[in-house]
Amino acid sequence: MARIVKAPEERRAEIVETADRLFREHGYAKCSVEMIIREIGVAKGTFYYYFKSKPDILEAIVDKTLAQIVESAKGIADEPSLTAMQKMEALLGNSHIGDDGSLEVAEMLHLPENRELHELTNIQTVLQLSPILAQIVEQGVGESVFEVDRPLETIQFLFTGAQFLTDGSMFGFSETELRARRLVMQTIIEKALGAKPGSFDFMNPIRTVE
Amino acid sequence: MARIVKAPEERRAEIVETADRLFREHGYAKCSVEMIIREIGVAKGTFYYYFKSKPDILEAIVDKTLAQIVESAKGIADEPSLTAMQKMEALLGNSHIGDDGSLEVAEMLHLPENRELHELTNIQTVLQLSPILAQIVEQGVGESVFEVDRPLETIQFLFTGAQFLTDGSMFGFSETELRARRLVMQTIIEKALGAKPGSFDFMNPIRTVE
Amino acid sequence: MARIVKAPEERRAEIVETADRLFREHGYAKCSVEMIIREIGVAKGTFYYYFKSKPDILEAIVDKTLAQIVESAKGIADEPSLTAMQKMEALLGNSHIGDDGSLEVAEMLHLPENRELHELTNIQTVLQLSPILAQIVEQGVGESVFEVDRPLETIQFLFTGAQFLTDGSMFGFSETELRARRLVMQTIIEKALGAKPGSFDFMNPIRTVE
Amino acid sequence: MARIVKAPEERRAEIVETADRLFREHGYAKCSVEMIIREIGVAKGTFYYYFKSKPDILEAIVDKTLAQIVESAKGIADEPSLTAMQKMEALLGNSHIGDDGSLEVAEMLHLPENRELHELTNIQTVLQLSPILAQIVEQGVGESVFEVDRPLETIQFLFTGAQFLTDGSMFGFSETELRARRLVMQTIIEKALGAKPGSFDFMNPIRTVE
DNA sequence: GATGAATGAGAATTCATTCAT
DNA sequence: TATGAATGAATTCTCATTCAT
Repeated sequence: MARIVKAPEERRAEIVETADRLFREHGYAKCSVEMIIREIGVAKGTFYYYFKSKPDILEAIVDKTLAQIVESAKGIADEPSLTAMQKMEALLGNSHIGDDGSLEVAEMLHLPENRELHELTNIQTVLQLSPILAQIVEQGVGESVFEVDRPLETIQFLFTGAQFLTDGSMFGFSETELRARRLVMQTIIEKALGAKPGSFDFMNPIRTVE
Repeated sequence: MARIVKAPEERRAEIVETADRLFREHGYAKCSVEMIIREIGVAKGTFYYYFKSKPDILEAIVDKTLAQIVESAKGIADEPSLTAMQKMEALLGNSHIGDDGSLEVAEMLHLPENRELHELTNIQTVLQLSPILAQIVEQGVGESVFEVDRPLETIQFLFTGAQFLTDGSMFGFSETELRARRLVMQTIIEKALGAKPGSFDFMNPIRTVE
Repeated sequence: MARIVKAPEERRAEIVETADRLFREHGYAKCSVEMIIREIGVAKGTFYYYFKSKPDILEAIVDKTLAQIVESAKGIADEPSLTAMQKMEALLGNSHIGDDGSLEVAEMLHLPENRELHELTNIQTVLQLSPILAQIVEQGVGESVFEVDRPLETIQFLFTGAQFLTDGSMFGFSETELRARRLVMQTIIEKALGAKPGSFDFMNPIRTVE
Repeated sequence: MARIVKAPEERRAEIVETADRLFREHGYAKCSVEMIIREIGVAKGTFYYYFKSKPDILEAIVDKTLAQIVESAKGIADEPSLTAMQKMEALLGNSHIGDDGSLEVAEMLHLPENRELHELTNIQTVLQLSPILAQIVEQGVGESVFEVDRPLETIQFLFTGAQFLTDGSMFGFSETELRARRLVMQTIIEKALGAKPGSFDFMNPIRTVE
């Protein structure tokens, strides 16, 4: 077959992205290395030139995804000019203001169809993201917009609970049902953080136009 | 080998139970049909006489487990002499009063090491159990001990969030950490349901004696 | 493909024998499991039903071969009515009297084309057979036909040296050359054991007819 | 990577030596081309620029090794001022007089952990070295220190037998056992060559000091 | 001369499933 | 009902070799 040489980082990224997509579509276990390389149009050896095993690329995907999310979250959390509520909105809102293609935290809630990747990413996300959010919550407590005893564990519970949106989406719930779930989530978050009702309205924007 | 004939239901149940246990121990994917039949001491053909495929027995296990849980939950929910709080305690407490070996709802939160089964059961549990609990919540609203707008979705969120205990346990958190998480969970539940602080104390019993 | 069921021992023996032959013909490394099963006409799974890995069957072959040889050698060594020289002749002669298809010790010198099997078998043969022969040598010392200080190590050296016939045969030496080598071997054996010249003539029978 | 240009012979020699060492350490089959080039810090293409295949370099190694040994052996054998016994001692003793890093014949008996190389070298050594030694034996016959009929085949047998030291060392025999084997070897050599007992004492030097 | 990304034919192994007995 | 030998497609991974740069 025609041999197409690419810059190593490019090729590597190409494989990671393709694997990422296929793992999300079909699941890690059901997606063979064969599928990945056929999709890209490279030889099997090429895959193993860049990754020493199948689990290895899973790790690479998780790392990549997490790095993006954590970085973007840290950027916001460390912004000195923003209030806690503004930071929350920036992180959890569906705003996509100045969308540059980077992953939003909120998108983690709409994720995948598969187990290994799903869980690995979710658990790691919870573990790595919760301290950042907890720090914002503490700021909010200082600003008297939140009232919580244990910010970290509270955030962790809420994060995990948020998965019920994702898990629910596996069953093909209707848009109406999903909207109801999103509203409830907002309410519980507000209550759990001791925030004023409606302060997290940005999570459920009123879409006047479709 | 000696051919041991058993009543079909007995044999079937034996296979389901063994598979259930092994799936929980090693995970569905890593547990081969071979392992199951060797454990029981039965031939491959026997397995396929009772179940037409491996996914087939997974379903059987989920069905069986859920049926037990749902039945026990329904029994409590339909008890006319109990208050909503009493029902909550009966379902979520670690009481084990009159322990007859049957699965408690609370145990669902301390579940397994594996994915397919874990998730399948959890999702189904959430879906099938949440209406029952929602009904109790509504009773509680009538009794003025709860105050919630959308009992069903709220329950579903809380159920999913409860998994952060399970997921956390996969990381070998310490007993102290787990206790902190349990306390936070209680607080959020109370806030989400609009219950009086401390009303779900039964979830975190004070263990005076070791 | 047509499914032909056989008695397990029969099938197992069939696989061992075929593998044995192919390993000797092409060498262990160059002989794939695929080759073996194609030769027999069974499925790959069948191979792995009987042997858990490729090294596993190598061991089975060595074991089988050695067991046969050691057994036949022990039978002769323990025969109380024979002199040491008669035992030597029985073991090392090319007599094939009453040939029953079983492996003769002498045949070990005409063995294989491959490494792993060759070496494994040879080393094991030397280790397991040398004590038996050493015991005969001691008997011979008692009967004043031999005179050696260290029967065991002497036997081991001679055994290893005998491989030069085998190794030589890898280069396709002529019959004349091989005969010369056999004669020299006889001489050295006699000298090493302190035996009378010509007492090991049975190793180089005069073939009047072809 | 930095491209380091070297004189062709130097580069070639570097590859041969590295491969030689790695083959001896890990075995020919288990040692990939990758390992070799990584060790040197050179690209794959470079390897294939100098050697057209993996078997090709094996041959190069054997050739190089043999050339060294044969040359050093010839040098001794052709020395007109030495007696046959002196030549034997020079070749087989552990003397290392004037050690210049070159391979001694005696070291061939203590050789490697691997098969392909081991056997190839040994067989070739036997074939190429035996005529040289045989010539010395003949000189010794003339000097009345040896008495043999067929020097060449005798030498070949003894060479092969000597491998039992090497093979034995694969089993981790103790120093005591190895010493016993070395003594026996000496005895057999003396007997086979018709030499006076003790004339090959140089093979088993008495080590008074540690 | 040198690089190293890319190739692809195999290799060993697994395991859900079938079927003759 | 039960057995267990037999199946074979699929999977992961290796590595000698090639070739565009």
